[in-house]
Formats: sequence, C-alpha cells, structure tokens
Amino acid sequence: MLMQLLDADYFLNANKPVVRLYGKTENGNSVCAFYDKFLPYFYVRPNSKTAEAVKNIREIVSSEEIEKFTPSGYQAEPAKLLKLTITNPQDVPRISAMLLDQKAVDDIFENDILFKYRFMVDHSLRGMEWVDVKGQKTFTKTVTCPAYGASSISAVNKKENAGLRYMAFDIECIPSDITKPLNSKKDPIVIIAMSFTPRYKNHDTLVLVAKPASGQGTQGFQNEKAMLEEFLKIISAYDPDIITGYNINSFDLPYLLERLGQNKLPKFFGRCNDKPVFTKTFGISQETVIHGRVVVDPYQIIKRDPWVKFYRYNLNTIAKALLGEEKLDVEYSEMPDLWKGSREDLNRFVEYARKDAAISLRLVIERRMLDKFFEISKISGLLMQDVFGGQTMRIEVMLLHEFRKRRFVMPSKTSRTTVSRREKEKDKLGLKGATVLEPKKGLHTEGCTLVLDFKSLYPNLMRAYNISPDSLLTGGSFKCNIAPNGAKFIDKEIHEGIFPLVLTQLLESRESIKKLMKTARGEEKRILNARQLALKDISNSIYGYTGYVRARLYMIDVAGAITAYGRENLEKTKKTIEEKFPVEVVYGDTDSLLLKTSLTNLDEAKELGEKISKAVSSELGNLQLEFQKIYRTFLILTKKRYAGWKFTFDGEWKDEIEMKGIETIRRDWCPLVSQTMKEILDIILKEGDMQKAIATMRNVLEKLKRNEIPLEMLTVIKGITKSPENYEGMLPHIELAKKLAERNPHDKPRIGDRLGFVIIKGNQILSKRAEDPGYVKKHNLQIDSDYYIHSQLFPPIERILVSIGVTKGELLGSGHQSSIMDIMNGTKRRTKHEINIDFSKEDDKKALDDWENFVCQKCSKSYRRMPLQGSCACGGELLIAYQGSVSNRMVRKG
DNA sequence: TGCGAGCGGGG
DNA sequence: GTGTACGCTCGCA
Repeated sequence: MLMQLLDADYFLNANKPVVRLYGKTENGNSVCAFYDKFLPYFYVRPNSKTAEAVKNIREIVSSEEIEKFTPSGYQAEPAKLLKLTITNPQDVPRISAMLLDQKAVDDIFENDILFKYRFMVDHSLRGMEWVDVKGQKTFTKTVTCPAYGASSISAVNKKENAGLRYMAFDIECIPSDITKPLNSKKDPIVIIAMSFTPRYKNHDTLVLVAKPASGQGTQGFQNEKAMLEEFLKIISAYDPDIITGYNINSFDLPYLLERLGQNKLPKFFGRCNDKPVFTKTFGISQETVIHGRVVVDPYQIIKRDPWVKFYRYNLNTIAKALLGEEKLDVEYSEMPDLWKGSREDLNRFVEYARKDAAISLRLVIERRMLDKFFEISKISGLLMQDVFGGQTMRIEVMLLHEFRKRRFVMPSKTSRTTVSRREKEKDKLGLKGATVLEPKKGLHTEGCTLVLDFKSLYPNLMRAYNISPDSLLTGGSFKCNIAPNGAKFIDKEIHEGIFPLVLTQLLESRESIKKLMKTARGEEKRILNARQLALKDISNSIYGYTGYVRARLYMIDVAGAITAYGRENLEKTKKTIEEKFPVEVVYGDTDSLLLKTSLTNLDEAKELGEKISKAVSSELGNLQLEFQKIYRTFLILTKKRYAGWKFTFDGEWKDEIEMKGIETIRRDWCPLVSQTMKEILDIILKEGDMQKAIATMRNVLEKLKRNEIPLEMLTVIKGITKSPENYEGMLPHIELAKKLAERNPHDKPRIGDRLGFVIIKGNQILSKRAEDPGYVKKHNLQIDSDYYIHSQLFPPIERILVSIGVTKGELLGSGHQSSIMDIMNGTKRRTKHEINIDFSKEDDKKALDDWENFVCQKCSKSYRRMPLQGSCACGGELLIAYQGSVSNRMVRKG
C-alpha cells in the first residue's frame, strides 16, 4: 500500500512502542500503518564508569560499540561511541539524566530526538512524502481509519499530492456578564460555523446553532451540548485532513476543548481514540494537537511571513487585502442582543459566523497558503503539524537525515546553562555582522541608481570556502581556507563539510526547478514555485542557525567566518566596480550595492547594470552579482532607511515607489500622517520638487492650526479589550471610554467596542484629553494642534525633509514665523511624544535581518535598530552585529 | 535609557 | 510528549 505521510505518533503496547503513521492513499482515503519493531536509542561517549552503569540500568536492553563522527570541528577519525537501546521512549530523559548525573558518560548525543522523528529518520521518511507499507490489514479500535500492521516500511519517490479534505470552523460565544471578558469555563458556545472543501453532503457551509433555528445550511439544537455532539459527529463523518480557521490555535480550539469538558463530552476528534485533542501553551502562543490531522491557522501563517507585512492582522483587514472580501459587520458588543433578538437578528448572527468560516477556508485554499509548507515538509522531513514553527526544527531534522547517511551524530539540545553562557560570551566578544556601507545621504535625482545584489550570498560563501561545523579546523596542519576572522576550514578535497554539501543540494535543486518552471503551467508550475521558495527559505536560514544560541550546532566561529567573508566580498566588489565603471557606490548592505550613474535613459541604465553584473560575476567565479532594478530617483535618510522610484523591466517597464525602513502606515498614526507622508515622498521622488514638498507640509501645518482638517483625518481607532478597571496604565481610548460611560450610563462602551478618539486642547495629561470625534463636533471643541504637529506629523516628516537638505530656515520661510518657530523650538520637547519609526516591519523582508543588531565600534553600545542619526550617541561608527536569536532580551547589555 | 507590563488574534 | 518557545510597544522610573 502507498500512502502520503500526514502525521505520526506512537502508543505503548506492553511497555513497547508501536509507531503509527497516518496517511492518505492515492485515492484520497485515510489509512494508518502500525509498526512495532522499532526501539528508541541514543549515543554516549563512554568512560571508565560506563560499563558498570549500563549493566545496572535494567531499561537498557542493548549496548553496541559504534564509530561515529561528532560535528564540532574537523575530525579525521570517527569517535568510539556506545549506542544504548531501551524500550520505552518516555524513559529516555530519565536514563540519560541518570548517566550524566553519575558522570558515567563523557558526552551524550541524540537523546532528545522525538520518537516519531527517530523512526522517520531511520527509515528515510519525510512529512508529505510517499511511503510504501507492506503488511496485513489489522482490526483495531485505536484509530478511526483502516489500519495495517506493517512488516516493512520504506520511502517511495512520487511527486503527486493526494487529495486532502479541508474543514474550516468558527465559533461564536456570548459572555454571561457583558462587563467581563469571555470565560470559557462559563460562557457557552452558541454557534459553530463550518466550511468545507470538498463539500460535505452537498454543503459548502453548515452552521450549528445552540437554540432552535432553521434555514438553508443551518441546524438548530436544544442547547450547547446537543450542538457540540453534532459537531463531533460531523468531524467524524467528514474526516478532514486539514482543520483550519482564523486564530483557531489560540481561540476556537482551546475554547472548544474547555466547552467539551464542561459539557462532559469526549475530547476525541483526531484519528485515534486513545489520545484526546489537547492544547500546548508556551509563553503566549498556543498550539493544538489533533492526532492524525493537521491544524492550520492562517493568522499565524500570515503573521509570521517575513515577506508580507500588514499593519493589522485581524480577519477583516487580511480578507480585504488577500481576497477583496469583507466580514459581515457585527460588533462584539451587539452579539448578546442578536442572540436574544428576533429571527432576523439571529439570522444575521448566523450568517456572520458562516462568512467567517468561509473566508478563513478561502484564505487557505485560494491563496494556496499550504503549498510552500507541503514542500518545506518534504525537504526538511518535518511532519505538517510542525512546519509552522520556527526554522530551528526544520534545519535540525533535515540535518539529522544527512548526519545519519554520513555517520555523524547530532549534539543534544542546548541546556539552559549553555544557552546563557553562549549569550554572555557573545555579548562580550560580539559577533561582527555584515557591512552596511555609509550611504551618500540625501536625494539622488540626476542619474539612475542601479541596484545589484549577490545571489544567495551566505549559502554560496559557505560552499565556496567549505564553511561548516565539521570542517572547522581546531588544530593540526592541513590545506585549508583561512577566513578574514581567522577561522580555518579544511580544504574540501580532504573533507567536504555537511553544510556546504546540503546547501549545494538545495541550491542546485532550486536552479533546476526554476528551469522547469519556464515551461510548466498551471498546477504544476505552482507547486514548482512553492518548492523553489521553500528551498530558498531553508538555504537562507542555515547561516542564522549557526549563530543562534539555542542551536544544537551553534558555532560562533562558523557564523563569524561567513559574515567576515561577506564583508570582504562587498568591499572588494565596491572597489572593483568603481575602478572599472563610471559609477559611484551610493549605498550597500550585506549583499547589495546601489550604483549611481549619469544615465537618465532606463534602457541604457539597464544595459550598464547587466554589463556590470557579467563582469563582476565572471571575475568572482563562485559568486553571482545580479542586476535587480533601477531607482530612477533615490532618497536615502540613513543606513537601512530609504525610498526609491523603482523601475523593473518585464517585457515593458513598470514603476512603483519602493520604501525600505520608512513606514507610512502605523496603528498609532492618524490618517493625516500617513497621507501627508505619502504625498511628500511622491512629490520628492516623482517630481523632485522640493519647494512643492515644503509647501505641502506647510499647508498641512497651517490647516491644522486653523482647524481645517476634518476630524476623521485626526482620529486614531483602538479597541477595548477588557473592562476599564482592569487597565493598569493610562491609555487615551480607555480614558475616553470612562468619560463616555459617565455621560451615558445606559449605553456604556463595552468590551469589544472599537473607539475612535482625537486629542483636544487642555491642561490635563494626554490620555485624559482623548475625546469622541462626534462630541468634539457637537460642542465645537478645539483639537490640540500642537499635539498633532509635534507628536504625529512632525517627527516622521521632518526626518525626510531635513535629510534632503531642507533647512529649518526654509521651512520657516513664509510669514508664519511665530507658529512654526514654536514647532522648531519644540524639537527638544518632542522627546516626550517621540514616535520612533519602526523599520522592522518593512525591512524584515530579509530573513537575515532577524539576526542583526547594531553595535558601536567605539563604546560597544548596542542598538536593536539603527539610530536615526546613523551613528552611535557617542559619535562612534555602528557595525551590524549578530544577534543570533529571535529574542530582543538577549541583545541587551548586562 | 532601561525595565517591566501588556498586547496581539479570537468572542 | 525523548516537550517547556514570542516580539514589540508603551508607560514609568
């Protein structure tokens, strides 16, 4: 039997593990294979006490001498290790802790590989790949699908995907006390909406209601319990592979589990009957495991995508942006009334829920949200349930496959103490990051600016210089490459490192897929594209992994060698280009160079860009510098903050204003700021008319002073998430909510309401001066124009205007000295309301940026973002340093 | 400037 | 589940 591998787990039978592989046959049927001939094991580096200790631990059923390479530095000979086999996977942590405590081993390896992955790696099985199962049909009640007792299990090469069944669902709940947030222990689910692809019994959607109701695709029930029972029945009957819904991981699924418990209903709706569905909580994010199915949360996928950023991530914003579709308009605070109201009210509530479920499913299906993750699963070997996490697990499971093939062992997960030691060391010694060339600041309008960048720079550097944990030389004299940071890597003729080897496979595979894509069409082309994106993601993440303190293969010298070669390469290339071509390098960052030309003709500029690309690439040999695009005009404020009027050629020229590190939309900016900023940038870049830009700004300031800006343009909207007394600090919209409640005790703002506010003049602190725009209009109150000028408009726009040499005098120019003088004098006062531009949202586009921070060369002060002046407060030059972690906590100096 | 609390999405 | 993990922004000292 052939099946595509969807999920895996194991259960214990007489204290021995039985692996279960859940899959889909070619016909799209669900099946499960059982395999009981595989036991957990791990490796130790033995010492004089080992033999005795092993003898005394009865759980160890066998001990085998074995030769394996360890990946910390180049080793000519394998190490002599012991492979210890036990029976119950759950005993492994205890037994390895015991061996370590007794100092009965010198080292331990692979003692924390999840059992399902231990099995999969040893059988060369990867998630979403095909598996050949030889064996007999077996009768069991532990799984809900046909089961096979397998005598052998092996990987099969097959490209097609089996058809999958998708179900999205969305629950609606009513709080019993509308002044308090929802409480899953008390507040019932009243509606469950579902959406299916393919259809379920001729239904695209189905809505269950916990009170009598009727209608097309609507089913009423006596109470919550009866409705939940039907929901479980539908899941069982439809048997979805993918369960999805917006934010289901941290809302709908945990809430549903709690309600099932409260109603004394079973929590079994996966494909096995012996393990309930459960939610794991870590920090803030939650994840629900439904054995044998895949939980997909489009919210988490969209939010974590480094390539696409939205300013909000609620379903309405996302659906509008990705589907051109909006939610039905129902406020949380209306829901209790709709639930208790007329038939029409209830119907509106039902249709609201139905649409949410339908939109969530459309996001996943129409936006092909899973294509890339299916490929990541196949490439890394992770099961679908785990591909939505971070890069670390992907890399480690992928490497585990490669390690096994090449007789290497994987170090164990980094202990807490080692993590903090690495953090301290890194903090002290630092890790130099990439070069960011000093920008030729200001506006470049005369000639075109060419943008060129190195293709897969870090992966290719690793290949070119054989940079890898297992090729790093720690002693001995061998033929080697010496990196600019002093690290030595053995010549690849003697030993090719595992990282370069894996990267070569990934990059070559990507190149051949890109070739296939040229002639492919439709579905086939889409899958190829998803695969090349997945390959790119994984190859780009390997460098970051080597400097991530929690990585099993953390090697600071390896990470340092990569960036050192990168810096050397960028400087060299800059020199070469400036010597050979009539261009000036105006900026460059890590792997990119921006070259200013004297050419005003796009076609000529393109020709020059391609010529430079060819010349540099052929000189460098193993690295390719590609011509990307043209900025007809280019404005750079500081390192990492710039905007350009971009032109790309794809049969014809296309143009667009492109911004990096400059944001025009932020949640805490009123629409006036976004609009003015866009207008000014457009004028500067497309018209190059400074006077017009200044006049535009001045015009807005004056209108503000004269109260001529419509209130909508000044309104910031924020939602109330809990009752006012539960807010600790002072927030404008909460203060406003209190005021509104006092004014109108019969219609207080409720949890879930969204309040728009403007800031009015007065002597109280800012938050107390938040006011309802309608109230302001009615009572003809004065808005606080100083606030809007100082705290909203001026900070971002002043940075742009000043960078292009607009002097303060010029802004003062016309006859409004006194008022605008106030603004200028206010620059020092501004710190209080200063709004930092956050470029991380835009500039996260490169995965690499997640790993960077900025360290002063002179005083070693570190910054998470490039300061606005482009240098340290002490005046020293800032180097991009390597953060090597996703948490900003670790960046901070002690 | 540094720290700690609180929020996001969902109802 | 051979677990144990966010990242950013704001107010306040």
